[in-house]
Amino acid sequence: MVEKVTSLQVAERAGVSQSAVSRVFTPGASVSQKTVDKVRKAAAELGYRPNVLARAMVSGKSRIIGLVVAYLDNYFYPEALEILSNELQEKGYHVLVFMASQTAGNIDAVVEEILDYQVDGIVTASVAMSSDLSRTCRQAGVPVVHFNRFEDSHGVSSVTSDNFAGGRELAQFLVAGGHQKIAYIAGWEGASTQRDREAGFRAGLAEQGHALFAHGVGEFDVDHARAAANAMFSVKPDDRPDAVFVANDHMAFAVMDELRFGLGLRIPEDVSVVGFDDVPPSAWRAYDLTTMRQRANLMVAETVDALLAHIGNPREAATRQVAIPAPLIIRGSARVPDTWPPQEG
Amino acid sequence: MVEKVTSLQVAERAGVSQSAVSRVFTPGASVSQKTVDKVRKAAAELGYRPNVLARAMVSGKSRIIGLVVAYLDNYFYPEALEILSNELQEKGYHVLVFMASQTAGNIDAVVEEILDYQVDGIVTASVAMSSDLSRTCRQAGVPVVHFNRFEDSHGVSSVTSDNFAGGRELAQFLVAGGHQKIAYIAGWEGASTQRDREAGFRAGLAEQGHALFAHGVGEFDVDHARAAANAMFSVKPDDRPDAVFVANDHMAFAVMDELRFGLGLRIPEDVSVVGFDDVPPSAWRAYDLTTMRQRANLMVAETVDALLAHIGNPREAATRQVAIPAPLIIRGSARVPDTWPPQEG
DNA sequence: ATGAAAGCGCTAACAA
DNA sequence: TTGTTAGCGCTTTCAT
Repeated sequence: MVEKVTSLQVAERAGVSQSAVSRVFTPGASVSQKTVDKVRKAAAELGYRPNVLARAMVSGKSRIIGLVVAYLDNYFYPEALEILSNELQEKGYHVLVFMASQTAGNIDAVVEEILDYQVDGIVTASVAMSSDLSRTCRQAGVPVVHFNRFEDSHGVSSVTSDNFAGGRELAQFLVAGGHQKIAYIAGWEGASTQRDREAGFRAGLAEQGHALFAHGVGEFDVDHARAAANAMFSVKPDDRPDAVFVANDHMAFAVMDELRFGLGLRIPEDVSVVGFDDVPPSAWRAYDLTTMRQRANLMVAETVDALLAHIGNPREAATRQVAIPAPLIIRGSARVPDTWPPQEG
Repeated sequence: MVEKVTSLQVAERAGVSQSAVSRVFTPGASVSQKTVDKVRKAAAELGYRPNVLARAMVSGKSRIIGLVVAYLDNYFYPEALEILSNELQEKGYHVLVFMASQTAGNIDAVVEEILDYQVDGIVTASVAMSSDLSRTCRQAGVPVVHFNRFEDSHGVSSVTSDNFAGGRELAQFLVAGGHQKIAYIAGWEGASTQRDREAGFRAGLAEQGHALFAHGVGEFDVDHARAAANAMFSVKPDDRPDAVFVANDHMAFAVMDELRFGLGLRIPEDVSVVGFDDVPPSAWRAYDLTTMRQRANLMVAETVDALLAHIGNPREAATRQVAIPAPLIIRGSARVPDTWPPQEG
């Protein structure tokens, strides 16, 4: 196994000082073209590449972003991860992944581990951390941005869709579609996405003079969602909802399967189903799910932007709470109103 | 922003030497209980945690594993990533993610970047690297294991399912099911998974006195797969296959949708469909896909095992090529033989 | 523009 | 068991 090539060896071979080598590999440094040539040549011959860790030690910037993630089974997250990683790679950063097994205390432990790696920033996807921890991060000068979770508190930024507006629009859409018995299957109450979507949905119904006809809880979990759907629809026809908003697409698929194959209902003839996220399977024709699109690319762009703004000026940049509009994607799983969007007047 | 707490500060507060502090945080080191107590107390009061990067510099072990990934849209990979990350976390390692945009030359560039981070090992998921590069890795003493890709060459390990045996069993299953016109929709030829599955499938058919009735190419891409299915089945009924093996589930969903909704065929009455991977949506009732299960947990376990074996003894451990048996998961998308598995004699 | 020198925070001999 | 002493490979003053 070949010894590691250091800048010193390159320096010797190029007949310059070690710091000259460093300068050649430091973007804005002051070096003559002649030195650059000599060093680049020697480096190429030796197969030299700067040691990122050593650089990180002395410069204090690791160019590593820690990502805390809990559920990769909701296909919104792999999509976001791919975009995030690509986007950061373009800016010279890389993503160090930390899986947070749902446990609450666990998350804090995970974040501490992240800090040990001297990351330049942290992105948490769908997980909350204690306010203690976020203070620790702030004190360490490590910016944190919550992705897909709104957290009002402690100097952390957050990027979400406008979940309230999304829930509201879905309510309008279902009411405009002539539905009379509109139900909701909730996610996990600990998540701001769940709370905002439900609040928006209820508000939208109220505005139209409607109220929730039935309510179930799916906890963002497929099995819970299926059970909730079964309980909600295993009743005599008159008591059965004619439309249901499921808090995310991931659960909506399970609900649709249960309605069709478990209970023999037709979608949308017997019941309309709408979801939230617009993950790839929502467009698969077997589901063809009407849903609110979370624009992962925009959300990630805002996340990266917020992160880099803080990394640039540790103290300067204010934390921000971004809510990105989610467009309604109309497909075939819900009855479509005669006129949509609603006409003025 | 609070200054970073170093081991030296802890040492001063605890009234011991800096190396004593280091020892307290080094698992197998020789320290008295008294010292441990003093140091732990001081560390807690100061909020000290060892700097992983500094440790990496001097010890030469970063406890970072580089992961190169290309397609997160095939849901086999998020699943594998989650398991991999969890498993490594348990052993004190973490995953640094590198997205490889399909480009060939790109992969090599990505791997060089990885090396810059002084990773202790590299896992490539569904991507191949040049033999030059793998030599570089070997010389750098960084073990590489290909996940879900078999690469005979240059001292890298690989972990896959037994794709040949899997393809073969699928052929037996379809023939036993009484199918007469059996087709195949291929993945990307550059992938060993594609080649082995097809070879096994053809071998299995041949053993039963059958030959491939039709062949299309999906390139592991949803749009290609859909087009291939359309071309293959848009013919007069007699020329239409009565069964098709699609090289992975990801494509199989698109094929099923095209057959059902594009061409009005019934599955499995008009045509049986089988896939490979057993990703979560395969179990969704709308697809209910008969498929070979890639046991992600076992594959990951072998991957981690191979990796750590090499990290333990840089030169000692031989590279290994592991092929894990894939069980057939029988669901409803293909006609089931009267007797299965085939009886002796 | 360049080199010398001083560390970044830590581990690992080596003595004691 | 403990402290002392060297570095790990690099960036960054500070002179020149």
